[in-house]
Amino acid sequence: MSQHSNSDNNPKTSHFIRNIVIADIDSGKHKSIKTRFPPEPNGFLHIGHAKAICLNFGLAAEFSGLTNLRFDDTNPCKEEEVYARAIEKDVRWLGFDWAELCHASDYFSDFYNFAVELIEAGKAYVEELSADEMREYRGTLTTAGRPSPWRERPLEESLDLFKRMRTGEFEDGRFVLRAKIDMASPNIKMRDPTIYRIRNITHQRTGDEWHIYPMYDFAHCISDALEGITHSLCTLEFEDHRPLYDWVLDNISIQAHPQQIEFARLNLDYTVMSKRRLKMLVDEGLVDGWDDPRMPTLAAMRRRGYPAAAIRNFAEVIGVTKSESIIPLGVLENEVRNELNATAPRAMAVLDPLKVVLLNFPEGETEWFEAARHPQDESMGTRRIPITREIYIERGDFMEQPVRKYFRLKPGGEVRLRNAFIVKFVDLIKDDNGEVIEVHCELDPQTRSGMPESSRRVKGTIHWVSAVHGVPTEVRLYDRLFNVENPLADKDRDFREFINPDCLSKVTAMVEPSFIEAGGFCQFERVGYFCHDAQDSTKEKPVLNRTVSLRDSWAKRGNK
RNA sequence: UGGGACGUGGCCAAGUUGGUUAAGGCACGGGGUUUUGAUCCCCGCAUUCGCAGGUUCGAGUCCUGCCGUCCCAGCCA
Repeated sequence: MSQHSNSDNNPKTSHFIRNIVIADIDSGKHKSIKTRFPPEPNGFLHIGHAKAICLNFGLAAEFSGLTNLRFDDTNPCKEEEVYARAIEKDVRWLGFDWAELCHASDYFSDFYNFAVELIEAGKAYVEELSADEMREYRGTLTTAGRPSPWRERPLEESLDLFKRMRTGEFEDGRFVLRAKIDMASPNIKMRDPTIYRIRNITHQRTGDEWHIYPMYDFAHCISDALEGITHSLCTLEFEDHRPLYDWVLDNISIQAHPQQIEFARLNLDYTVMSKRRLKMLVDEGLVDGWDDPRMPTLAAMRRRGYPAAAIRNFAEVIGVTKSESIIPLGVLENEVRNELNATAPRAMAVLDPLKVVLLNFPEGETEWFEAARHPQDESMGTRRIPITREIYIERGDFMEQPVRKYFRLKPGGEVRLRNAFIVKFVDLIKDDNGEVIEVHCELDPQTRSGMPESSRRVKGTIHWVSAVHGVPTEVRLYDRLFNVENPLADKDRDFREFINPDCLSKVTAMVEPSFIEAGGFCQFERVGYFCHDAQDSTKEKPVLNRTVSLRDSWAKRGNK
């Protein structure tokens, strides 16, 4: 009955890749499909990768196909095993399981053999030009390139050189292996692209076995073919690479030929979405690591309390197209609220405490109330909440000079204390600065929860915490990482200049004891969704993260 | 000035082989329920599909031209 997740119930709207898959199955081109998610292990996965993960794994699952997780580890200069482990964890957390865990490095000998094939067929040659010279020979966007003087090198010579490159005879950069395609092609990617380079460096998995490493365009298509991938999904910037993807597979002795299909990558406003830039934030200490809850990484979102189901739903709701767009962060937050509203048990906490004394409540006594954990889901049960003569309410829930339509506590007014009873304002105490430091109220005993008068209508209901039972707790409040929609829009300014100085603030909140004991996550009623910080929270010193605030149509009206 | 793509309401985005009343979500506005100003529930929200022509009984869907945006000159992926 209590399905604590509306996850993945969303009707799937069609998109062009799904349509291609359907057509391929209908036509008999494929009886089943196979996709792959191919990250380079050089950083943490972010929400943009989540779109690709959900697409690849989701689509395959939808058609009873398979998906491989493949580490694209062809550049040992940038890659590390710690990233690979983090990536595996993130994919699993998102709720997906791969058919095989692969590495491009598993295919190093295959790549090598196919490269030899190309050389023997006169379709690849060892280049001796320097990188600068190659650039010069390549031509420009509008002018054709010129053939390298080494382009017609006898193939025996290329073969010999290539073999010696492999064994480490030459220093980095001395030679490179190039595919012989068309130096005049209007597509620059086809102007004899480099397919192998020398790297005398230890590879994280193959050690010192190799001194040459294949380039993406050579390795990726072959990896796909070797694994029997049917649909190779990638982002738009690879559209120009597709002819090369197809060229390689057409010119080596391999039968399989996966179809590369490109879609638009995800962009979110008020953040950056490139591993390179996120790594800068981490390396420069601008955030506290890849899993800092302000980051758009999956590790950060997990830590912050975003449910995986919310991210999956988000990926579904934004669609898959070829048009580039920027999705408002609010769309993601909406999915998070959606999920959490259904799954989060309720509790109370006061983030900015103001003391209230209940004058007619006996001193030194504690009264306990039974409260539902979820207003719409009785199966979540109840909890016990203590109240005492002194309690805390939110400073914002009292106004000495209330604005129009202010339903909360005010002089002469009445308000309901959620799950308890109705109280009436009596008077207040100010400090020397005129700041209200204490409010005195009188409770109406007939309005206790469960009593006949309890359903008496009052305009406002506010949350509260017993001053003696409340647990002082560090709560971390997060705001958008950048204070401009697109931190990269201004070409003259560095994106780090736009970091929001208020993206993190810490307060000491008074928290209902039952939640501190329970751990996990919850909704603090009228405030937002919170979770214990997996990194820093301890029994002795709990630390909470605000996952996302509740919608607040009152604040939005600007009345406060 | 080369090549590759994209352009449907404020933001995403569906739109079968051209037939029409232009899905849905988010946002927004209005109303109802409510011991969370939350949730939930109604209702409203493009005579129009970047622009201009053309073909057609009929075009967002076909043709032509134009405009705008993005990507490509790593021995990165």
